[in-house]
Amino acid sequence: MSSLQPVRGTHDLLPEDSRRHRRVEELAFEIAGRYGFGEISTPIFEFTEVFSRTLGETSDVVTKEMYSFTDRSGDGLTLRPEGTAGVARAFISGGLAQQLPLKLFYRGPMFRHERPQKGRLRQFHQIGVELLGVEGPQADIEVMALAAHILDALGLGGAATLELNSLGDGDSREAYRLALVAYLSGQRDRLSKDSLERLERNPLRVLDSKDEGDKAVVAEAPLLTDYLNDASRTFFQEVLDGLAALGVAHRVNPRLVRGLDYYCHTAFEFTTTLLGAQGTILAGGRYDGLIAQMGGPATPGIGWAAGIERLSMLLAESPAALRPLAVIPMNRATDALCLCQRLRRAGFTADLGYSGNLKKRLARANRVNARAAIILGDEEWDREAVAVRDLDSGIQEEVLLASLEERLAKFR
RNA sequence: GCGGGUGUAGCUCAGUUGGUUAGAGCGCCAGGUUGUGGUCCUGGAUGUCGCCGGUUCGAACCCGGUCACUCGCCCCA
Repeated sequence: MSSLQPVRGTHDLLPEDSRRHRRVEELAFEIAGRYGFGEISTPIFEFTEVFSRTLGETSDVVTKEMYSFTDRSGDGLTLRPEGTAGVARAFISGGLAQQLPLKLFYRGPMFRHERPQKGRLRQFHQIGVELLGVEGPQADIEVMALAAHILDALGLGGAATLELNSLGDGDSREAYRLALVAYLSGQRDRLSKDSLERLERNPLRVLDSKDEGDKAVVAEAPLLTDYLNDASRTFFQEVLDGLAALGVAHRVNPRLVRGLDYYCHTAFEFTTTLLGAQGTILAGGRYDGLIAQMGGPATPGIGWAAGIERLSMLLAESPAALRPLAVIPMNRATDALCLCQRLRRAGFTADLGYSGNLKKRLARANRVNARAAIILGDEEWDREAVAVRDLDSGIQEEVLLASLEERLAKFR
């Protein structure tokens, strides 16, 4: 084993892995396009404030998990840990408030300095969407329908469950927070050590605890749903009705929460039981307060993100590579090179082995799953022809160079 | 940051209570005559047994440390 290690939590994507990733990205992008989403690419690093300013109270915890550094100019920069903040920054700095509503799709690497786990790396990749400038529940419905559509198209519809909840508007949320803190404070002796800390720092997170004792406490806790005011309740009901009308399967989970202040109304996750503790494969929510909090014009927004690694682990099989035509010279190396290029320019996938006799080259053709072999034998060449061997059937025939592309069409 | 498990060939793994030359399957390479693959047969190469130190006459095996991977906790923007 070599001593040359990749950085902890980073992975190389070899061609087969890349095909899986691209399958996820491209399918998602294509379907998002049908919903009117256009692609945005923001830089993979930003000034650290772009991320830290959005994080509020929990920031010192989160800061420890960011890849932050000072560059040669002395600027504090951070590799993006997620996609929304960069999009929001682009929205503000690019003056995109003129173009609302905006529907944006993004994909690319994200970075978090965490302990790696299954489907959880330090450099990982996400796809995501943001829909900015729509206050009504239609946005929530559309964004979740899109997510369900993509998972379905990837063949993961059966493996994923949509759970959602409403955090309500600011008033509802605050009312609930007070009620929850009051309740939990009376249960201190039953809470785990972790949850006692959560109670101080981020009480809603107690609802997410995996501790059995905490779960028992949480089971009797007041429900967020009961603290929604009329406007929030109506909003949530419209979201649920819309999902039902579209036939998007879902389940209300009254304990599903988001930690940060700018979240409101809809919070949702698609989860699976197939990935151990890392069961969330796509998550999102409404963040009407975010852009204002970052210093932009108050703009409602909703979006989601999904980890490509987790999605691609769930794909039943990797997409196959293209099947090339294997061009095999007996002697005429230069002619083979030219012929290979001619085929590529004509739109074929063509592979030219680099060395070896006919036997070796055919073996290589097999290895790359070639559809057919084009063999340049001297005798055929003198007749301005080549031998074309169908590698699936084994049938071989002589084809005149003049009609080569036409005769190879069936192998395309 | 914390805890459990695991590091032996390119890959998946075996390796008896410590005992001398470290194994299998797959893959790879070569051959089974000249210009025909997948199947089959034969042969071959490959390891600092993760790394460092300790115990021992002797360590892949025991002990300590370290690094990495992995599963989980914390966190999940």
